[in-house]
Amino acid sequence: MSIATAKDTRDTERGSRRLILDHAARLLRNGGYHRATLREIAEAVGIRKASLYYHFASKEEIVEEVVNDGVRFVHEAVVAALAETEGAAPRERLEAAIHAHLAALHGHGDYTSASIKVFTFGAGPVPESVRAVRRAYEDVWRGLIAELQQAGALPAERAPDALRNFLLGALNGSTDWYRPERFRIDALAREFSELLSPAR
Amino acid sequence: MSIATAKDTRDTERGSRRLILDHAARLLRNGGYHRATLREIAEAVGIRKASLYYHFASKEEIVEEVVNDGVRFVHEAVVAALAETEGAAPRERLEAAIHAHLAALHGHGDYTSASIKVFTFGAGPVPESVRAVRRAYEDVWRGLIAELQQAGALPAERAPDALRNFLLGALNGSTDWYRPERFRIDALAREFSELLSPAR
DNA sequence: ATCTGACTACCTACCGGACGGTAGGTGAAT
DNA sequence: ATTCACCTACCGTCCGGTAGGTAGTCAGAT
Repeated sequence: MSIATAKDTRDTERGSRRLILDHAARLLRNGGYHRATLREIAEAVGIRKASLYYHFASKEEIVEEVVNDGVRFVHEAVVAALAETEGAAPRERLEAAIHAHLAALHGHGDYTSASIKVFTFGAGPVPESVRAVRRAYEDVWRGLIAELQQAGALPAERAPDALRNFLLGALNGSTDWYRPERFRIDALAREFSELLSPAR
Repeated sequence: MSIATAKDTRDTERGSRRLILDHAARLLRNGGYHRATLREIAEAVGIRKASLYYHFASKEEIVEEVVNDGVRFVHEAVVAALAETEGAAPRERLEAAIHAHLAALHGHGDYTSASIKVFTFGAGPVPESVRAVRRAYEDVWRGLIAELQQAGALPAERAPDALRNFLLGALNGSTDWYRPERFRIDALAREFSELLSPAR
């Protein structure tokens, strides 16, 4: 551990960054871009508002990082689920992907749900990085849907774009009604996947 | 013209209210509760901000009316579509209801899409009237889904609550991706209804 | 062993502007 | 004379962001 001291410094730095992002994610999830204020975030972290500017250049930079983190987390979870079920029955892969998406959405702090709530930024357009990260994740589903249609697990005569928008909209909409005490994620994943791709 | 003048006055009054609500709906749709400001609304209407308080008691009152109008409009559209297809094949009724929902969502000014965007109010809880209007509309779908499951047009083994949340989430999510030049509502309604209830 | 200077991770104090809302006035119509 | 449908002017509060200071850490020079 020769680099220990350097690492400690950077860990501390990252610790503060992470703490700020954690609270920002929670506030963004609960109120969206315009309701989440730097004052609230700073107060939750336990520092003064101006100190946020030591770690970030602007509010938008904080939001951007939260949103991208959230999407990337779901992305990686779904990719991992698909890798684990490689070669399995198509319906199983669909269920695994839906399960991974829902689990990431409702299990990863508030990042992922914040990233859904905050699809509109304050001033000007959505940053390019956010659009890119989103698109990359959508591509995973584009690929999966094509695969499932080819395998006959999803009806080939359905328009893939409509299918993807429909499914992702339904899954992301769960942030509005999902309550852990009322639903179980594995049960929901099974419900949804069998609805789209019934066992015959 | 004794009645006519009185009518004119009331028409004018309603005209102003309606104009305010129209612009409020547009701004709420585009930015949600916290981004839509009374100054912007007033400026769009062409009056001073303080004059809004002649017609409404508070910002929340304006938002409440927009949101309820929006939900009620979809509600009535779907109920009408179901009345028109009474006795028809279950799959046809499902498609008619989905079509009515989508058409109302993307065709009725900005009220309905605003009501989806604004599910969180500024301070305190969502007004009771809003919750009631929402619940009433959900009940329409509760009834339709029960009917379709009984008729075998939707799989009876799917949990009705999950089914309803899934479908309404998918339909409402269309506000994020629907563009009139890229999709046709009747095509989407057919896609979605056949996806859930395929012709065999 | 001690001083120095850079760097880190905050702080206090303040800025101009926008927010929702209020007070009180005004001209036209009834 | 009263009511309607607006107006101007203003309130206190909060917004994101900036300026500039400071205690603590630590490497390297003296």
